[in-house]
Amino acid sequence: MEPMNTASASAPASAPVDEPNWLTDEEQRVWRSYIEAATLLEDHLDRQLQRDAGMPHVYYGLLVKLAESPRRRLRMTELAMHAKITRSRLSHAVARLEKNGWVRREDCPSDKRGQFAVLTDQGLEVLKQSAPGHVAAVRQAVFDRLTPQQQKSLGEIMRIVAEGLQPSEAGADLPWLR
Amino acid sequence: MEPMNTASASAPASAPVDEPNWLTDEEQRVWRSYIEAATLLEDHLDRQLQRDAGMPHVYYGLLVKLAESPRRRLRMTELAMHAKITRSRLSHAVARLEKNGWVRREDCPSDKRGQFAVLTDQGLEVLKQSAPGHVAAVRQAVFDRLTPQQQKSLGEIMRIVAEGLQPSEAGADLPWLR
DNA sequence: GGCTGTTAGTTTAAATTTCAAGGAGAGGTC
DNA sequence: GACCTCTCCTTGAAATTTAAACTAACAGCC
Repeated sequence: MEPMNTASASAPASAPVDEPNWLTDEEQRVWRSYIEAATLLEDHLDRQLQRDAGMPHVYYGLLVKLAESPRRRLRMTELAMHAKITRSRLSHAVARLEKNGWVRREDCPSDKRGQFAVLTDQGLEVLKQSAPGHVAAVRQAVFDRLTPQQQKSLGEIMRIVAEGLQPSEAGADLPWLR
Repeated sequence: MEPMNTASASAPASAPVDEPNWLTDEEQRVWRSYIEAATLLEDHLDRQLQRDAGMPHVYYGLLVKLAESPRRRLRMTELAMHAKITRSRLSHAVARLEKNGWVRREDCPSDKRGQFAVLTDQGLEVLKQSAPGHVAAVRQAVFDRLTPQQQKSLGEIMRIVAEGLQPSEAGADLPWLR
């Protein structure tokens, strides 16, 4: 979100010393569209998955990451990095998934501090059953509405934004190291 | 997120009757970029605003909406619709903002069930002070990294997605009516 | 007026996320 | 070994969000 539209200082070249770089009207429209779409989309997917799979979107994403990994397992920190969430959040999430029987924890032999999160057979089963519905929801909400060119653009744009926010970036914060 | 990449059925024309329409590899890449960027971005902005303004991004957005409205006020339901959140969530949020003194509630004269959320002078002040920093964060994370053409594309794409998820859509759910 | 169904908004409890702190092992250095 | 620092992960409490009642008021109808 941006500041209110009032007192919109537009010409960047004429701005005094410390006048903030307000978004232009067009930039504001873009930004608001983004916020609205992102909010509605996350809400939509959360609800779809909560209904059909009994878990929020983020948790589903964790199961997917595990399913794709070598022995259906990943170190906690790795999983957190892949999913772009803090380790604290992951700890809680895995605790819940463990209680559901979708995930199991295993000690790391080489590093006694380490823990593996392992996708159980039951977890894989839940994933198999809920995946088609989820994919359909994503298609219906996003891909079905965009031209191939727009899909490509979206990919490029979001890749750029994501890269800019990676913890490796200078000055960026490191969510999973806190 | 999508299902695991294994057993990727690609050709849509050759699929049997009920084979789910899995995302292609390219679609998956696009989708994952989107999820990563959206996650990192929301996290980044939340943290920035929590630090500099003492509230999460959504709450900041509420203040902005109010500041732009005629008498710095909006009916609860209207505000919820603008912000794309449920009325329940808004109730909680306004309660907190009220406790901070940023927002005040007022009865609606014409409808005794109704409530206005009103931005206080103090709330406006907080907004003024935190807006420049927030805009800078948005610029640095998004606009500074995209070409004008990409910015335009992003706007179009997100507008389409948002429209598809509006409650007016057939079959869409109506968050603020629950 | 009384009845019925809907709307506006709140409230409670449960689930999830954040925040700050802490425990324990790893990896040095001396 | 003692010590220091960093890493891995967890924990508990506070904040926020969700889900499901719930109250009060409107609105139409008889």
